Amino acid sequence: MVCRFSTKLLNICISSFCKVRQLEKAEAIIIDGIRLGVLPDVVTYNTLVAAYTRFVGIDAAYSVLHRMREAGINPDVITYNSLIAGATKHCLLSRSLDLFEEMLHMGIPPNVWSYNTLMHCFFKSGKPDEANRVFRDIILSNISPCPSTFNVMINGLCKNGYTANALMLFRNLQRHGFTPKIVTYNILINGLCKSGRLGAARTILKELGESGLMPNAITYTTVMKCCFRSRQFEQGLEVFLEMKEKGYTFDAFAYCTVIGALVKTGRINEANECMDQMIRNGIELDIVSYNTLINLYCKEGKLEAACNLLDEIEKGGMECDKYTHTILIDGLCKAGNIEGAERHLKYMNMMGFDSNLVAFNCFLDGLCKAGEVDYAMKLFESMELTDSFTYSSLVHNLCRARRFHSASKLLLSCLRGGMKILRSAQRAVLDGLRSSGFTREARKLHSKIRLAKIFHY
DNA sequence: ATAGGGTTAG
Repeated sequence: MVCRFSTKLLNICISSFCKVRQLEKAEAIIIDGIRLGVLPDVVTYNTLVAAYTRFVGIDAAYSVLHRMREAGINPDVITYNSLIAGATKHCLLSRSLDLFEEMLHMGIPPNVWSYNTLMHCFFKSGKPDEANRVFRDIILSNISPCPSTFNVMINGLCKNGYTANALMLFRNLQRHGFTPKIVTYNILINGLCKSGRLGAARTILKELGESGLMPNAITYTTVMKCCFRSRQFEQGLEVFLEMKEKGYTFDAFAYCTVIGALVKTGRINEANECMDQMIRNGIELDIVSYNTLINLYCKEGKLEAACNLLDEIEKGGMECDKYTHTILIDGLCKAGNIEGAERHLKYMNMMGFDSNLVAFNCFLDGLCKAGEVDYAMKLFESMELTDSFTYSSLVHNLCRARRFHSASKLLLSCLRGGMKILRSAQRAVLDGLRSSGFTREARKLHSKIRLAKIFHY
């Protein structure tokens, strides 16, 4: 009895240390406990697995699982759900599936949480059909769905382009005996907004107002972002003011949204003021905040400050992400430092950020602008992944170099790949061909573009 | 133990 109570205390201690990322201290307490005869139990290890998953990585968490087994404690459904969640967070679908399989193999029956997480993983990996199958299994089997099941589903449908289905499911929630929560509204408003259905987003926002639920900081940030997306800047800034009054600017999310919008519209001074405000208010800067700051430096032409900040971040032990590198590569290109951009592109690849399409697109455009169109075309041919940005940029730049036939060929291969291309890029090719006397080619190209449109839209 | 908001290019 005494021992059980002690283990409970031990677990409370460990949970507290894990919450503030002090994993070494948590481990030390376990050792102290064992010395005093207080043995860790399944809860102890589950707490550790969750913490390692969140702060270190899935492999570190998996090694806790081994230690757990060695200590003679059997993992349970919570252990596996944590691990599956960790794999999902890093978009490791096959890892999630393996863990699910392993759980079944161990004779541990999965619960709704396991299925919710698996569904989320399928959605995140761009496999909505598989996610739908899991959802159908939940509904048709004897596992009862929980409110999160519907939230995961509505979110996944939105993110995979099925906003109409998401809206339908939302409308049917009551029939399943569930009332939407603030999370549900946030998911839906965000999804509708990102897919350009602003009218529908506004309707849901109005319904949220009538529901009696309190909008939270996430709701506000979402709505603010919607304003910026639809170019209603002043309205967006008003939302930001309201957030500050309500005390909803306690983290970096709202600040980064506003600074990003200000930078994009060239309001650099205001962006700087906002950044200062965030720092003055003692908000802890995470990697996204640093990315926003590096972007601000780049747009101001302070490339040296941007590079130095990146070094500092890495020295400080925080991990830069693909955004950090891409922002800097674009900044270097725009400042005319192609060599520097290429060096950083190589560095980025060395750091394991390969196939970063946006970074390559920035570099391609930079090369062209620096007059290295041939080098850009060579690089383009070696790229395994391209998108409408790649083609629009190259076509534009080929036209600038008055290489209209190459531009025309590239434009057609883009359309053949079923990709969209900027209308202005199409115009540039057609106008270029006409003005240099190739009226027949221009007419032929025009009719091909029209046909492609009929089949793709 | 799972789900919702922020940063990049033409």
